[in-house]
Amino acid sequence: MSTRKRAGGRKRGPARDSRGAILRAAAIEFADRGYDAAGTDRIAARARVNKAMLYYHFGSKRELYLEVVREMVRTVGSRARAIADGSGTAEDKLDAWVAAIVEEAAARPWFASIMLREIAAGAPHFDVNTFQLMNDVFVAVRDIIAQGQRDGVFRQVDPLLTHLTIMPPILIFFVRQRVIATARLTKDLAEPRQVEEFARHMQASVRGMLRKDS
Amino acid sequence: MSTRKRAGGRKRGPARDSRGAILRAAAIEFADRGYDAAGTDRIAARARVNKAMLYYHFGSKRELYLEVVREMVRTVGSRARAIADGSGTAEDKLDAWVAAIVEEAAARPWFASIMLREIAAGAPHFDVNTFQLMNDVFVAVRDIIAQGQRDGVFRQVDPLLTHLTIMPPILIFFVRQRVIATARLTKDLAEPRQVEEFARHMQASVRGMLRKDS
DNA sequence: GTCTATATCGGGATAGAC
DNA sequence: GTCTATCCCGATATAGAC
Repeated sequence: MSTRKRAGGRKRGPARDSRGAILRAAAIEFADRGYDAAGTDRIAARARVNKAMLYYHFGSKRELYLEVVREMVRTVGSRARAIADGSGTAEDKLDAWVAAIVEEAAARPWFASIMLREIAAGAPHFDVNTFQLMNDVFVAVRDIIAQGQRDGVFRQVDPLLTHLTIMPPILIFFVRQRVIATARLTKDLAEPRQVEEFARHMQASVRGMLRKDS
Repeated sequence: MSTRKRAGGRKRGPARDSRGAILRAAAIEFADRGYDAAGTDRIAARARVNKAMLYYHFGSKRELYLEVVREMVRTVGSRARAIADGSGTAEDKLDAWVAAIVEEAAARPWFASIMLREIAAGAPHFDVNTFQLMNDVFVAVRDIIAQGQRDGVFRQVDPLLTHLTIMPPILIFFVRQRVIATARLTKDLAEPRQVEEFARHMQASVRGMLRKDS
């Protein structure tokens, strides 16, 4: 009886969510130090759990890492899909997409850091499943761009290059607050107002990128 | 007599450029594995030099790393400055700037990887000197944008956010070939023709971003 | 499921000969 | 300037008791 907890239905659900605590602690540690430098010791300590628990639940550092990453990418992919399948003009959908990704990144301080570190490294820790989830995100964005081109409001841009022009600045923006801390600068770009301003900047930039000249 | 070699004038110039060999090997290793995972052992081996030589010349892993980074940032900063100070319209200067940074990144396979990894990590290994060099790059770009705004051809964008919208896609583009290798996809985006196509894409995107509506 | 203790290994840095 | 040999710490992972 004492082992029932979550309807989600992992094997049988841990007694009092040590698994979730480990996942949350891991997200922070991986974001702070990167995969290699992240310590299972520190993750366990932060989760107020013993290190052996980590291996009991996840089997390896890498599996734990992938669990953290998949949750992020799945969430972002769902939102992208929903926006692409919704109603409205392609321009409005891209606005919504930019707002959504900014929102998700702002809600998870580890998001941008982990994704950017992984991509910069050549994604050596991802598995096929994770690549598939990332591709789902791209496909949704591609669908929106295709709609805009069908409707004659977007230029004939390459969808992949365009995707690769929208995402990186957003990730970098959120990672920059840490750079600012390191460089001991004063301005903190991640203040809520600054985040909003950035979102508007990106929306306007994307519109400008895709709008036809004539 | 035998110790004279380079007019550049390091302390007294190494006998037969072990220093340069270490720098080149280090750039590759740091790009491949990241700062933490990079091995002084492997750097020394690749440079066909003993590991102790590395410490003799640079004193520490970090100093070696900074030497590699500074060379890159200095070069890019010089080009940005030259373009900003040159003649021509602001739009042409931004085209030239995009072309220049793409060119430098293409010429140094380690460039994008090292910069992106460092920024994603919050630039924990940089020193004030390096931050200054990075700021020089931004200031040059800001000058170009200011010119365009004075001339009434650019929107009233935030120069910093704009800089942070131009650079990241370029860095990500060059890092992506490694992701592609990991994911075992077929297309290699870094083929020379693809690089040219990307440069044109970025130039068009930046023009669109900054052009006034009316 | 949760803990302590430990096996094991890689890698940064240095000593010291030549 | 260049080498060999080594110190030493931190980190993944596991054994095994409760």
